[in-house]
Amino acid sequence: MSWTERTEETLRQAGYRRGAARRIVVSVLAREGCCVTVPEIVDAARRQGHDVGLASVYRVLDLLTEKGLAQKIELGEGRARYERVEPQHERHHHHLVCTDCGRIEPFSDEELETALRRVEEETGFAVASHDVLLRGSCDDCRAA
Amino acid sequence: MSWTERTEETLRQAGYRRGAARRIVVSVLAREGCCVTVPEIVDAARRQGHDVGLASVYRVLDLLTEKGLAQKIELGEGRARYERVEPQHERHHHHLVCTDCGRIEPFSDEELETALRRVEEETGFAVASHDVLLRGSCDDCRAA
DNA sequence: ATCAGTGCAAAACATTTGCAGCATG
DNA sequence: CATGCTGCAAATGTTTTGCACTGAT
Repeated sequence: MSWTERTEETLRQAGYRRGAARRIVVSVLAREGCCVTVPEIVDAARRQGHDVGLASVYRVLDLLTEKGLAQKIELGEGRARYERVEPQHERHHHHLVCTDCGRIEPFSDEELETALRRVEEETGFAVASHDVLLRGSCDDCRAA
Repeated sequence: MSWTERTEETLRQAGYRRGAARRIVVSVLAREGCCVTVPEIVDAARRQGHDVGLASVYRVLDLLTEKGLAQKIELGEGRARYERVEPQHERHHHHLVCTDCGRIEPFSDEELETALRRVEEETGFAVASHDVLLRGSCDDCRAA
Protein backbone atom coordinates (compact mmCIF):
# COMPACT_ATOMS: atom_id res chain seq x y z
CA MET A 1 0.00 0.00 0.00
CA SER A 2 1.49 3.33 -1.05
CA TRP A 3 1.81 6.31 1.26
CA THR A 4 -0.97 8.06 -0.64
CA GLU A 5 -3.31 5.12 -0.25
CA ARG A 6 -2.51 4.69 3.41
CA THR A 7 -2.99 8.41 3.99
CA GLU A 8 -6.36 8.61 2.25
CA GLU A 9 -7.49 5.47 4.04
CA THR A 10 -6.41 6.76 7.45
CA LEU A 11 -8.18 10.08 7.00
CA ARG A 12 -11.34 8.45 5.65
CA GLN A 13 -11.52 6.04 8.57
CA ALA A 14 -11.10 8.94 11.00
CA GLY A 15 -14.18 10.53 9.43
CA TYR A 16 -12.51 13.25 7.38
CA ARG A 17 -13.80 14.24 3.96
CA ARG A 18 -11.71 14.16 0.82
CA GLY A 19 -11.63 17.89 -0.01
CA ALA A 20 -9.64 19.59 -2.76
CA ALA A 21 -6.85 20.96 -0.56
CA ARG A 22 -6.26 17.60 1.11
CA ARG A 23 -6.07 15.79 -2.19
CA ILE A 24 -3.64 18.35 -3.61
CA VAL A 25 -1.29 18.50 -0.62
CA VAL A 26 -1.17 14.71 -0.36
CA SER A 27 -0.40 14.49 -4.05
CA VAL A 28 2.48 16.96 -3.74
CA LEU A 29 4.00 15.31 -0.67
CA ALA A 30 3.75 11.93 -2.38
CA ARG A 31 5.98 13.17 -5.20
CA GLU A 32 8.44 15.13 -3.06
CA GLY A 33 10.92 12.83 -1.38
CA CYS A 34 12.51 15.28 1.00
CA CYS A 35 11.29 18.16 3.15
CA VAL A 36 9.57 21.10 1.44
CA THR A 37 8.30 24.47 2.63
CA VAL A 38 4.70 25.64 2.39
CA PRO A 39 5.31 28.04 -0.52
CA GLU A 40 7.12 25.20 -2.29
CA ILE A 41 4.05 23.03 -1.87
CA VAL A 42 1.79 25.74 -3.27
CA ASP A 43 4.13 26.22 -6.25
CA ALA A 44 4.40 22.50 -6.92
CA ALA A 45 0.62 22.25 -6.81
CA ARG A 46 0.28 25.08 -9.31
CA ARG A 47 2.74 23.33 -11.61
CA GLN A 48 0.49 20.29 -11.43
CA GLY A 49 -2.37 22.59 -12.45
CA HIS A 50 -4.00 23.03 -9.04
CA ASP A 51 -4.51 26.15 -6.92
CA VAL A 52 -4.55 25.84 -3.14
CA GLY A 53 -4.90 28.49 -0.45
CA LEU A 54 -1.99 28.94 1.92
CA ALA A 55 -4.18 28.55 4.99
CA SER A 56 -5.56 25.26 3.75
CA VAL A 57 -2.07 23.93 3.16
CA TYR A 58 -1.15 24.74 6.76
CA ARG A 59 -4.33 23.08 7.98
CA VAL A 60 -3.76 19.92 5.95
CA LEU A 61 -0.15 19.72 7.11
CA ASP A 62 -1.22 20.07 10.74
CA LEU A 63 -3.68 17.25 10.29
CA LEU A 64 -1.20 14.96 8.55
CA THR A 65 1.41 15.68 11.21
CA GLU A 66 -1.04 14.97 14.01
CA LYS A 67 -1.92 11.62 12.39
CA GLY A 68 1.74 10.73 12.01
CA LEU A 69 1.47 10.72 8.21
CA ALA A 70 3.81 13.66 7.77
CA GLN A 71 6.33 15.42 9.95
CA LYS A 72 7.34 19.00 10.51
CA ILE A 73 11.05 19.79 10.41
CA GLU A 74 12.88 23.00 11.20
CA LEU A 75 16.37 23.40 9.83
CA GLY A 76 17.10 26.86 11.17
CA GLU A 77 15.77 28.74 8.16
CA GLY A 78 13.04 30.54 10.05
CA ARG A 79 10.26 28.56 8.42
CA ALA A 80 9.09 24.99 8.72
CA ARG A 81 9.47 22.17 6.25
CA TYR A 82 7.29 19.11 5.91
CA GLU A 83 7.75 15.64 4.51
CA ARG A 84 5.79 12.44 4.40
CA VAL A 85 6.37 9.68 6.93
CA GLU A 86 6.30 6.13 5.64
CA PRO A 87 5.07 3.14 7.64
CA GLN A 88 7.74 0.95 9.33
CA HIS A 89 10.08 3.95 9.19
CA GLU A 90 10.76 3.12 5.56
CA ARG A 91 13.00 5.72 3.94
CA HIS A 92 13.49 7.26 7.38
CA HIS A 93 16.29 9.78 7.06
CA HIS A 94 17.88 12.89 8.52
CA HIS A 95 19.19 16.13 7.06
CA LEU A 96 22.47 17.73 6.19
CA VAL A 97 22.29 21.49 5.55
CA CYS A 98 24.88 23.72 3.92
CA THR A 99 25.18 26.88 6.01
CA ASP A 100 26.52 28.77 3.00
CA CYS A 101 24.09 27.99 0.17
CA GLY A 102 21.20 26.37 2.01
CA ARG A 103 21.44 23.10 0.09
CA ILE A 104 19.72 20.23 1.88
CA GLU A 105 20.73 16.58 1.57
CA PRO A 106 19.11 13.60 3.19
CA PHE A 107 21.18 10.85 4.76
CA SER A 108 20.52 7.75 6.80
CA ASP A 109 22.64 5.50 8.96
CA GLU A 110 21.58 2.36 10.76
CA GLU A 111 24.21 2.55 13.49
CA LEU A 112 23.10 6.08 14.31
CA GLU A 113 19.50 4.88 14.59
CA THR A 114 20.61 2.15 16.95
CA ALA A 115 22.40 4.64 19.18
CA LEU A 116 19.31 6.87 19.13
CA ARG A 117 17.00 4.00 20.08
CA ARG A 118 19.18 3.20 23.07
CA VAL A 119 19.28 6.83 24.22
CA GLU A 120 15.53 7.12 23.77
CA GLU A 121 14.96 4.21 26.11
CA GLU A 122 17.13 5.77 28.78
CA THR A 123 15.17 9.02 28.95
CA GLY A 124 12.16 9.37 31.21
CA PHE A 125 10.14 10.37 28.15
CA ALA A 126 8.07 8.18 25.84
CA VAL A 127 9.95 9.28 22.75
CA ALA A 128 7.76 9.34 19.64
CA SER A 129 10.14 10.72 17.03
CA HIS A 130 13.56 12.23 16.55
CA ASP A 131 15.44 14.50 14.17
CA VAL A 132 19.13 14.82 13.53
CA LEU A 133 20.47 17.90 11.81
CA LEU A 134 24.06 18.22 10.55
CA ARG A 135 25.26 21.68 9.59
CA GLY A 136 28.32 22.52 7.51
CA SER A 137 29.70 23.52 4.11
CA CYS A 138 28.87 21.42 1.09
CA ASP A 139 31.60 20.46 -1.37
CA ASP A 140 30.59 23.16 -3.87
CA CYS A 141 30.77 25.94 -1.28
CA ARG A 142 34.04 24.67 0.15
CA ALA A 143 35.60 24.62 -3.33
CA ALA A 144 34.50 28.18 -4.12
CA MET B 1 39.04 30.78 30.79
CA SER B 2 35.27 31.10 31.20
CA TRP B 3 32.83 31.30 28.31
CA THR B 4 32.25 34.99 29.10
CA GLU B 5 35.97 35.76 29.04
CA ARG B 6 36.53 33.82 25.85
CA THR B 7 33.54 35.53 24.23
CA GLU B 8 34.62 39.05 25.14
CA GLU B 9 38.17 38.30 24.06
CA THR B 10 37.06 36.85 20.71
CA LEU B 11 34.87 39.84 19.92
CA ARG B 12 37.51 42.34 20.98
CA GLN B 13 40.15 40.70 18.82
CA ALA B 14 37.77 40.76 15.87
CA GLY B 15 37.52 44.53 16.30
CA TYR B 16 34.06 44.75 17.85
CA ARG B 17 33.26 47.25 20.59
CA ARG B 18 31.93 46.32 23.98
CA GLY B 19 28.48 47.95 23.83
CA ALA B 20 25.69 47.67 26.37
CA ALA B 21 23.53 45.14 24.49
CA ARG B 22 26.48 42.84 23.89
CA ARG B 23 27.51 42.91 27.53
CA ILE B 24 23.95 42.21 28.68
CA VAL B 25 23.20 39.35 26.27
CA VAL B 26 26.54 37.69 27.05
CA SER B 27 25.82 37.98 30.75
CA VAL B 28 22.40 36.36 30.38
CA LEU B 29 23.65 33.49 28.20
CA ALA B 30 26.47 32.87 30.66
CA ARG B 31 23.95 32.23 33.43
CA GLU B 32 21.45 30.22 31.38
CA GLY B 33 22.59 26.67 30.90
CA CYS B 34 20.09 25.55 28.30
CA CYS B 35 18.43 27.13 25.27
CA VAL B 36 16.35 30.29 25.79
CA THR B 37 14.10 32.39 23.54
CA VAL B 38 14.66 36.06 22.75
CA PRO B 39 11.85 37.32 25.03
CA GLU B 40 13.28 35.12 27.80
CA ILE B 41 16.63 36.83 27.35
CA VAL B 42 15.04 40.28 27.53
CA ASP B 43 13.13 39.30 30.69
CA ALA B 44 16.18 37.78 32.34
CA ALA B 45 18.12 40.95 31.55
CA ARG B 46 15.43 43.10 33.12
CA ARG B 47 15.53 40.93 36.23
CA GLN B 48 19.25 41.64 36.40
CA GLY B 49 18.35 45.31 36.20
CA HIS B 50 19.19 45.93 32.54
CA ASP B 51 16.98 46.98 29.65
CA VAL B 52 17.82 45.82 26.13
CA GLY B 53 16.04 46.39 22.84
CA LEU B 54 14.67 43.33 21.06
CA ALA B 55 16.43 44.22 17.82
CA SER B 56 19.78 44.48 19.56
CA VAL B 57 19.33 41.08 21.15
CA TYR B 58 18.72 39.55 17.73
CA ARG B 59 21.77 41.34 16.38
CA VAL B 60 24.03 40.19 19.21
CA LEU B 61 22.78 36.61 18.89
CA ASP B 62 23.48 36.62 15.16
CA LEU B 63 27.01 37.80 15.84
CA LEU B 64 27.66 35.22 18.57
CA THR B 65 26.25 32.46 16.37
CA GLU B 66 28.40 33.50 13.44
CA LYS B 67 31.50 33.43 15.65
CA GLY B 68 30.58 29.99 16.99
CA LEU B 69 30.16 31.33 20.53
CA ALA B 70 26.44 30.55 20.64
CA GLN B 71 24.12 28.42 18.61
CA LYS B 72 20.59 28.81 17.32
CA ILE B 73 18.22 25.91 17.93
CA GLU B 74 14.69 25.36 16.66
CA LEU B 75 12.57 22.85 18.52
CA GLY B 76 9.37 23.20 16.51
CA GLU B 77 7.86 25.95 18.64
CA GLY B 78 7.76 28.54 15.87
CA ARG B 79 10.52 30.63 17.39
CA ALA B 80 14.23 30.15 17.80
CA ARG B 81 16.18 29.42 20.96
CA TYR B 82 19.80 30.22 21.64
CA GLU B 83 22.44 28.85 23.98
CA ARG B 84 26.15 29.34 24.53
CA VAL B 85 28.69 27.00 22.99
CA GLU B 86 31.66 26.06 25.17
CA PRO B 87 35.14 25.38 23.85
CA GLN B 88 36.16 21.71 23.41
CA HIS B 89 32.45 20.87 23.23
CA GLU B 90 32.29 21.03 27.01
CA ARG B 91 28.74 20.57 28.28
CA HIS B 92 27.72 19.76 24.70
CA HIS B 93 24.21 18.36 24.84
CA HIS B 94 21.01 17.77 22.90
CA HIS B 95 17.31 18.29 23.61
CA LEU B 96 14.30 16.28 24.58
CA VAL B 97 10.97 18.10 24.12
CA CYS B 98 7.58 17.14 25.52
CA THR B 99 5.04 17.51 22.73
CA ASP B 100 2.26 17.92 25.30
CA CYS B 101 3.54 20.53 27.76
CA GLY B 102 6.56 21.93 25.94
CA ARG B 103 9.01 20.99 28.70
CA ILE B 104 12.61 20.88 27.49
CA GLU B 105 15.30 18.65 28.97
CA PRO B 106 18.93 18.48 27.95
CA PHE B 107 20.69 15.14 27.62
CA SER B 108 24.06 13.92 26.42
CA ASP B 109 25.44 10.57 25.38
CA GLU B 110 28.98 9.76 24.38
CA GLU B 111 28.12 6.76 22.23
CA LEU B 112 25.64 8.88 20.26
CA GLU B 113 28.36 11.48 19.69
CA THR B 114 30.68 8.79 18.43
CA ALA B 115 28.09 7.57 15.94
CA LEU B 116 27.51 11.16 14.82
CA ARG B 117 31.21 11.82 14.32
CA ARG B 118 31.48 8.74 12.11
CA VAL B 119 28.46 9.76 10.03
CA GLU B 120 29.80 13.29 9.71
CA GLU B 121 33.03 11.99 8.20
CA GLU B 122 31.14 9.96 5.62
CA THR B 123 29.22 12.92 4.22
CA GLY B 124 30.66 15.08 1.48
CA PHE B 125 30.14 18.11 3.74
CA ALA B 126 32.58 19.69 6.17
CA VAL B 127 30.22 19.32 9.12
CA ALA B 128 30.60 22.12 11.65
CA SER B 129 27.87 21.28 14.13
CA HIS B 130 24.93 19.04 14.76
CA ASP B 131 21.67 18.92 16.73
CA VAL B 132 19.62 15.99 17.86
CA LEU B 133 16.01 16.52 18.88
CA LEU B 134 13.92 13.86 20.61
CA ARG B 135 10.16 14.43 20.77
CA GLY B 136 7.71 12.63 23.05
CA SER B 137 5.66 12.76 26.24
CA CYS B 138 7.34 13.52 29.53
CA ASP B 139 6.56 11.40 32.63
CA ASP B 140 4.21 14.05 34.07
CA CYS B 141 2.13 14.27 30.89
CA ARG B 142 2.03 10.52 30.45
CA ALA B 143 0.78 10.08 34.03
CA ALA B 144 -1.97 12.68 33.62
C1' DA C 1 35.93 63.28 17.08
C1' DT C 2 34.61 59.31 14.68
C1' DC C 3 31.76 55.87 13.59
C1' DA C 4 30.24 51.32 15.53
C1' DG C 5 26.45 49.98 18.41
C1' DT C 6 21.87 50.75 20.21
C1' DG C 7 16.87 51.43 20.57
C1' DC C 8 12.70 52.58 18.58
C1' DA C 9 9.33 52.15 15.24
C1' DA C 10 8.11 50.40 10.92
C1' DA C 11 8.48 46.69 7.69
C1' DA C 12 8.81 42.06 6.24
C1' DC C 13 7.66 37.33 6.85
C1' DA C 14 5.60 33.11 8.59
C1' DT C 15 1.64 31.23 10.54
C1' DT C 16 -3.11 31.28 12.56
C1' DT C 17 -7.87 32.50 12.82
C1' DG C 18 -12.72 34.22 11.55
C1' DC C 19 -16.06 33.75 8.48
C1' DA C 20 -18.94 33.25 4.28
C1' DG C 21 -19.70 30.15 0.52
C1' DC C 22 -18.97 25.63 -1.63
C1' DA C 23 -19.02 20.74 -2.22
C1' DT C 24 -18.62 16.13 -0.09
C1' DG C 25 -20.85 12.21 1.74
C1' DC D 1 -29.01 19.01 2.32
C1' DA D 2 -26.24 19.35 6.48
C1' DT D 3 -21.98 20.57 7.80
C1' DG D 4 -17.13 19.81 7.14
C1' DC D 5 -13.67 21.95 4.05
C1' DT D 6 -11.80 25.72 1.63
C1' DG D 7 -10.15 30.28 0.47
C1' DC D 8 -9.77 34.88 1.42
C1' DA D 9 -8.53 38.51 4.27
C1' DA D 10 -7.43 40.06 8.65
C1' DA D 11 -4.94 39.14 12.86
C1' DT D 12 -0.97 37.48 15.34
C1' DG D 13 3.74 36.64 16.41
C1' DT D 14 8.52 36.57 15.21
C1' DT D 15 12.45 38.48 13.11
C1' DT D 16 14.60 42.16 10.21
C1' DT D 17 15.58 46.77 8.76
C1' DG D 18 16.00 52.02 8.53
C1' DC D 19 17.45 55.69 10.93
C1' DA D 20 18.74 59.10 14.35
C1' DC D 21 21.18 59.21 18.55
C1' DT D 22 24.53 57.58 21.97
C1' DG D 23 28.75 56.12 23.66
C1' DA D 24 33.21 53.37 23.12
C1' DT D 25 37.69 53.84 21.44
